[in-house]
Amino acid sequence: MISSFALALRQLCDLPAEEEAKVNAIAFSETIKRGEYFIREGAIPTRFGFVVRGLFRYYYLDTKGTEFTKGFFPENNFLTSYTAMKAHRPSYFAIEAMEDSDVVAIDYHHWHSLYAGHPCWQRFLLALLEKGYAKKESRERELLVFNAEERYLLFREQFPNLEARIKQHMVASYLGITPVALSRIRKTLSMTHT
Amino acid sequence: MISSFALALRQLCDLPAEEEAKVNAIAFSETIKRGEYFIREGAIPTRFGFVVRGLFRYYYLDTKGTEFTKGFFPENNFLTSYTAMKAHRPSYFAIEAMEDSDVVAIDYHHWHSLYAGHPCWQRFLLALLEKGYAKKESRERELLVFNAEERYLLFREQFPNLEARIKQHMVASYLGITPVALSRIRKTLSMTHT
DNA sequence: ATTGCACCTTAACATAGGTTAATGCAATCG
DNA sequence: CGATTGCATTAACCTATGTTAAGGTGCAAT
Repeated sequence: MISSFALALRQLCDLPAEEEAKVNAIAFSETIKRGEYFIREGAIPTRFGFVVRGLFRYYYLDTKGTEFTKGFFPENNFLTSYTAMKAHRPSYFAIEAMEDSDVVAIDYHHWHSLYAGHPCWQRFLLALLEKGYAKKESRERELLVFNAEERYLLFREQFPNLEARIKQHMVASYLGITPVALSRIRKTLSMTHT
Repeated sequence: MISSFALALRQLCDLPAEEEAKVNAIAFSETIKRGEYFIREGAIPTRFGFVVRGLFRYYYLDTKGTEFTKGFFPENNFLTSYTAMKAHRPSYFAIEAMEDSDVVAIDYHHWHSLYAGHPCWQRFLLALLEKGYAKKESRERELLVFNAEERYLLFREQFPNLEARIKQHMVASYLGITPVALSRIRKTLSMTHT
């Protein structure tokens, strides 16, 4: 169970075997049931995680209580409310399990001493942030440039096979539309295409 | 002219005086006239910059040639198509001067040896990326959660006094609407509010 | 099999924002 | 000084998406 985590670490940047051993020593496994949270809205994050099995989403609520889904995180993704964790502030979004999931987690304090102990972890963090930044940049573009139907098609490209695992209203809230609108879009696509 | 740049560096992270001297030695000034580019769409970036005077925007075009403005960058902001520069790839967006502007620029190769020469530059880059990431995150939220009128009000909050310096169609393309729609929004605001 | 529930679809209507084109208005130029 | 140019506004109409509410549909519990 730790191994897919170790692989992901290596893919992001080279780590000395020694440091890899250290991170494995401080990492711990968690099981999170469908509907439960890795981080709740308003909580100060104490750890970050890595999805070994299952599926998560990040979401927040507006003032009227409407849900908005920032993103989906299936297997082999890191989970973190990074800005909040770094600043010791409450997370303004929640990280919710959409399926029964297994996570490898690392406590922030432990991470901190790891980070202070060897420069490779700074490189690691940089690589993670660069990836996250690129992801945000492309999502920003999607929301700015494309209409709902185009965003839906992009969603299906970017998360192949994921649609079957996600409730329709969560896909809709990721696209920034209502479930009704998504249903309509699906219909027009099935009529023109198939 | 270099000094506001040095200040901005220090605000991001602590730098040894030695390293600060080095960066000042490799930095060079550029003047960019209104309507000209710091980076063109499709060009491989060779440098990054810092706005000492003036105003820039990042924008891209969709397939129909419609402009979309990613963001505005007045004085005291860094300018870079970071992902493209790092990967030696063409930038998919352009950085255009909206006023006659002064920029302090640093060549990527010089930056690279600076970066390799002292760990403080990694911290610096990390701080810059973290800031950029937080900015992208909040823009993503704006586009997902708010309607055009709300986004317009947010724009005015986030860039106080900037509206007077920006053509209406550029504000509109930042908000993801047409100039006509922005004109309508302004009208309804002036009727209800004043 | 029957019921209940959660979810999706559909329909009817309302609204925000897009499109096109005409008008206004101020800065510049001859 | 009038003409030209470049924007911003306005109006009329159109389309995409929101809202509300009424069916479907399939699965789970009994």
